[in-house]
Amino acid sequence: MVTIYDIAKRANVSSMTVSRVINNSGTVKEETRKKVEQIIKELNYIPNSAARSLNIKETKILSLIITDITNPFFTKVARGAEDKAKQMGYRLLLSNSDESLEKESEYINMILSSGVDGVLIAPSGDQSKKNLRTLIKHRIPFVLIDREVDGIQSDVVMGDNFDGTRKLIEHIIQQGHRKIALINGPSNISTARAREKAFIETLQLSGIQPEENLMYNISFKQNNAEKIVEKLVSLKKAERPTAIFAANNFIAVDTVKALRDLGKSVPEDMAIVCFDDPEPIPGFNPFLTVAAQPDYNFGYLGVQLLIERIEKKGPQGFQRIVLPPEIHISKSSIKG
Amino acid sequence: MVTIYDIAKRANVSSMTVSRVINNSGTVKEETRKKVEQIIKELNYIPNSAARSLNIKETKILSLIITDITNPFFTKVARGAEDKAKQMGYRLLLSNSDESLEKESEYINMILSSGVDGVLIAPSGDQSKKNLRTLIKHRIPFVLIDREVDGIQSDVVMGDNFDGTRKLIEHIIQQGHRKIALINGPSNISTARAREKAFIETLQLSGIQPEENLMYNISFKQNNAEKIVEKLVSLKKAERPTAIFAANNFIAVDTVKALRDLGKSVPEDMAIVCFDDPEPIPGFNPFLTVAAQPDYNFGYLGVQLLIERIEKKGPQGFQRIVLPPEIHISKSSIKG
DNA sequence: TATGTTATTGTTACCAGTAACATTTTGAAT
DNA sequence: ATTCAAAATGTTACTGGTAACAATAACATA
Repeated sequence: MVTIYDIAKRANVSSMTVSRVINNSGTVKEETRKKVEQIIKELNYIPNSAARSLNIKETKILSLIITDITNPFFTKVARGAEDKAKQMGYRLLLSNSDESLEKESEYINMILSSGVDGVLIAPSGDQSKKNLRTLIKHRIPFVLIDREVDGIQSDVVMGDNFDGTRKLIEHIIQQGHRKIALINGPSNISTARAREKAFIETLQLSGIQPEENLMYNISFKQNNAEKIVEKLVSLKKAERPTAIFAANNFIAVDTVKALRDLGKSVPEDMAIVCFDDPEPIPGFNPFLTVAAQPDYNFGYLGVQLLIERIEKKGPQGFQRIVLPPEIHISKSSIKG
Repeated sequence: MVTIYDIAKRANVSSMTVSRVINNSGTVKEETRKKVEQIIKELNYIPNSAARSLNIKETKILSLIITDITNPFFTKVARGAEDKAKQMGYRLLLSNSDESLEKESEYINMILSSGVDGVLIAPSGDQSKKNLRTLIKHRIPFVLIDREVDGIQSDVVMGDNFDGTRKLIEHIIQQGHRKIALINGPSNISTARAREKAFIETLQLSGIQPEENLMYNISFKQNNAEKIVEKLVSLKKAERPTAIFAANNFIAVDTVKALRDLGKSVPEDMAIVCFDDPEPIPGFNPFLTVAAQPDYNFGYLGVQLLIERIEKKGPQGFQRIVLPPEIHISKSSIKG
């Protein structure tokens, strides 16, 4: 391996001069700089980042912890994060927590020992407080995306869950629905709580009494909303919902699949609206009425805040960026 | 920052003993091990990976270079890669080349200086040879996924492009189509070449003469197949194709969008089949007839080969894993 | 008790850079 | 020619670990 010393020897200078050339620091005579650069090229010298990191205590690596890179929502978050990171000269380590605190904890441990400069994380839930505390203890800057955590002060980039939900529910009500079910994520996740709150309040504002037996919590993951859908469908006509608000894209997809398996069609037998678009490519074969979030910007702005914090630029206090969703109305909620 | 020396001092041992405890190497008396472990916990000691890497010359970090994490195909490749990497104690750095040689080169440079142990790459095309040569020169192991590169010897995990194409085209012919167009990716990408070859040969086997003016090359990226679709649609009835084979998911989506914009419906006016599913969630709202590849396994097996090579386990020679696609027949190619 | 072997622990040098300070060179001003 | 500040370069010590070898301890055997 070619080192700074090999370069130094050939150029008849000290290693420090080479270091100065590489880092564009200190003062170096134009002539020596040329010579050193020339030799660096000749020998195909590549600086050793481990040695550099050991000295200056920075790796230019960020960690991105999301629940699943397979979810189109997080896919775009990741893309936004990566684009910004690259632009700023950072690299991104990818982690999938699968909504699991245990996996998240494992990644946090890996993060501690791999010495990243900062962490962009969509926490698995309020229990993540423990993991975030660990980051704080080890002085690793982090930015939350999509989800807040009770009792944790930090920068956040998130969506306006209340607004998106309100608009979706208003739309559904406008379509004539009165019995509306909610299949929500776990209530230890801030987005689920906000969506539930908005769901209830919007119904009430329209004079509809929210009903306990039409509100359920399951995982945000791709899994089975089946049982709940079955339960809803098997209710007596008078109690049966005519519309379902699925709290995220995966739940919505599961719900639609389950309804079809039960021989029900969407939106004729049941209207569906949801948060987050399950489609990776907007405008192709649209089906679901969704509150589409500016996912790319979650990642992009998240990394921006993170780097500002790492490099101690930007404001001292924590920033909280709330981005509004866009409502895309489509077949799943419009009859005919 | 707590170091190995802080631990050593408190435990009244040398730093080497601490190092042995941490790495489970050499011999350490049970009693001392206990004591050291205890103190490590007390002081929240985290090994410094930069220092370690500097010594042993490994980072346990792999680089994944794909063209776009937003493409559901690569999304699943990434997920498979990450899962296997985690399982083997490695981390994954994410890079999006956007099918661009320049971006790819930038990433290759970042890779060289960030000292990853290996690279899993879907090359942007045959010109990537230059970048791969750079990796070889610097002795960085790599594995190709999805695409081969002329003149580069390496491990590869790829799909059976010939077989998938043949089945798609046979299906289309069986549906009664005789005039079939191909909107392909760039011919400097191995998958595009293989798909074209299979396209032509399958037609010929069915006694259909492939026509130059029904075969086009564009980018595999999300962009505009519009112009080509317009051209195809505006052909005289006798020369107009009744079906289009789109060489990947993004091209297919663009094609469908363009057709709809032109007031044509799929499959009534034009049947469509393509390689790679554009849907992130199989079975939801299926529309396109596709040759779906085992994308997750591209990543999973790719990382496996890569780690085998890095750790010098497994066979000496290069491995070439070819995975068969699955044909999913759906609305876009079936009338009625 | 002496001796050889194995288990356990320590010492030293080094990995490839950089910070901080020291020294030398340079060129203009006196 | 002398002086001095600024520019250019060098020296040394250190970053936090690990490899290789050295030294000591422990124990059974002769």
